[in-house]
Amino acid sequence: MVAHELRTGRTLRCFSKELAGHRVPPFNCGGNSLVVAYFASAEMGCFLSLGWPFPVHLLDLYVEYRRMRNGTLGPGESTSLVAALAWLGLQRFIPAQKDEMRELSLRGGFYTVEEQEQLLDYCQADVMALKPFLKKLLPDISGGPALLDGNYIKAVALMEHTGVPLDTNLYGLLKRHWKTMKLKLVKRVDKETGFYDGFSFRRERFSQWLTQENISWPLLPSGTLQLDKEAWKRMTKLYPQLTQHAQLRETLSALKELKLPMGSDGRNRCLLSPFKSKTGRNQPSTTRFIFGLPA
DNA sequence: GCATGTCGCTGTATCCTCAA
DNA sequence: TTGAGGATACAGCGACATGC
Repeated sequence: MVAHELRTGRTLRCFSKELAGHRVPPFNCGGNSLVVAYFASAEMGCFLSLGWPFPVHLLDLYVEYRRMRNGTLGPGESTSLVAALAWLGLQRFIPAQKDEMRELSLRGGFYTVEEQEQLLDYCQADVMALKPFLKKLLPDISGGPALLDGNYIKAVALMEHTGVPLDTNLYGLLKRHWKTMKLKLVKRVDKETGFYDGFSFRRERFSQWLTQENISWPLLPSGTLQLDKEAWKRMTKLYPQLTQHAQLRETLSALKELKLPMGSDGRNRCLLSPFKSKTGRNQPSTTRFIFGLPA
């Protein structure tokens, strides 16, 4: 962790072992100070892991930048610190070795003294970049709402830290038998038609069956069968005997692979991505968050 | 009227099927 | 085995429904 105190100019650098020795943050987080960070839910998650109390006042520059760019973000445009610095014309503060250092931090495990220093330098570059960032954004930041946003980020960090408890036995059972269940379903529906080879829908077999049944199926401009949801919806109205097959396709599509991240305590945790949507909502991944899965 | 949840549409990335 | 074409997965978002 690296922290920089604007008032005194003091910079604090601590690696994980040293941090574990502190019962409270080694810098002022009381009512007469303001803690500034970018995507602060990560920092607040660190506070929670260390058993530290949250700072009284928190300003998340990510939230303020996100607010500033709302409606002007291009398709696929990132809101990372690097992208934000670039957009604000602060390119000279972007750390040069970012990707390499990110890989090193994600590697985990044992770090040599030299690697520890490199990682702290990397963190420090990010922290120091927040100084001009804050200066640039300050005229557009309204104190009251920004501090409320900071409070919300603390709540998000708490939710991310707590996670959602899962029935681990049931989840394990489902995960183990997921493919078998799907295969049984295919076999039951496809018993008499034989369109499937395992999970694969064979268009040729389906085409032969259509000829046999004298059914005229919609074609794409290329001449191949149109097999999207819309075509199936239309055709099952005309040929109700295909309803079960249409439902099977939908069910197989909904029963995608289970890949919920789960901690050793049986809890599902993932980034809740606060303020990611245009309307300010959270937008967690639909595949990694339990409540994002299909009902 | 507001907050929240659900559904469906759109664009992009990725996967799957099939023919060469 | 590989590349092309098509389908599906996923994210993002707004419209609409529902409950308070």
